[in-house]
Amino acid sequence: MNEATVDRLRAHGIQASAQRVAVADYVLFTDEHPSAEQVYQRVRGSLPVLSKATVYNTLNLLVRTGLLRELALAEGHVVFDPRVEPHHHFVDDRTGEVRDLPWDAVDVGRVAPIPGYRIRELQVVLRGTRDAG
Amino acid sequence: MNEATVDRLRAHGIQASAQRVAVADYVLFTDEHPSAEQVYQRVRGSLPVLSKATVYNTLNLLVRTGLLRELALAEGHVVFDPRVEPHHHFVDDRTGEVRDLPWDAVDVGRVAPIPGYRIRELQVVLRGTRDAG
DNA sequence: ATAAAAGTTAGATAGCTTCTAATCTGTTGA
DNA sequence: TCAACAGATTAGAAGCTATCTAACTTTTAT
Repeated sequence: MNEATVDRLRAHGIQASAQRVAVADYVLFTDEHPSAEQVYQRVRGSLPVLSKATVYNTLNLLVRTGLLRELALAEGHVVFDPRVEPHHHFVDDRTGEVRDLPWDAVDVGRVAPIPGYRIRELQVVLRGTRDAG
Repeated sequence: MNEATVDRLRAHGIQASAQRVAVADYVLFTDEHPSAEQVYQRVRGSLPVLSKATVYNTLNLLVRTGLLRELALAEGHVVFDPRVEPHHHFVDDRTGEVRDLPWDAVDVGRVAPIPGYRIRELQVVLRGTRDAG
């Protein structure tokens, strides 16, 4: 039971149950971009008393409170990313694996305004494959 | 039965059955970014003899032959886009609605190479909401 | 015309996410 | 401390989306 995680949850008005702390301890510190299923498998290793419903509830709770981001980049499954500050993503065409790219990895210049809409965020999505070498 | 669509399918080695032409007539010309379910509902209006399996088969076939693109931008459902040339997308946070943005709507400058990976494509994803006005 | 290949169908199946109702846990105030 | 209430968790059911299957129909080629 990580005290820092407990404090962080409490600071966001989240009651720090054992299950929530276990989920948060993993998903807020990983760089694996896990799916809900992956979170369930991983966390169950350290806390066997855990249901899938709780995993989904907790993930959605963390997303609602802004501690976690939900990404729909690869077809077919949603993954989670604890880096909520602006950054870009690279998606492996073959494996679907997602990698974070720092904000300054891409120079984005002028963005044309879209009449009638307000832009909240921008990200660049790169797709490709692992090199031969 | 649109003759141009028939020719286009044949030119890509696709046998032009009534069902496939009906699906293609809609999905290759729409700017609605429909989901598979939406395609099914729409096309069934003009061709009632149509099963969902055929819709999925045909959509996947069109994607495989490069006539259509599959987009995973909003959580929860995949949509299709007949514009296969490079362009960007705007996603409405509230409705999930997707809009195409022309390639030159955003100036993308330098892109840092990713060691060990080859970049195949790049797109900018903008998110926001409809304006008050 | 006929046989082989390809396409379509309804229904079954599989995977992911949410919902439900019951149970359990934590918190609060006397 | 302890009762009572709110909140959290659970297993299983249910809802969706997408794919698979096996039978049937259509098309193509001979």
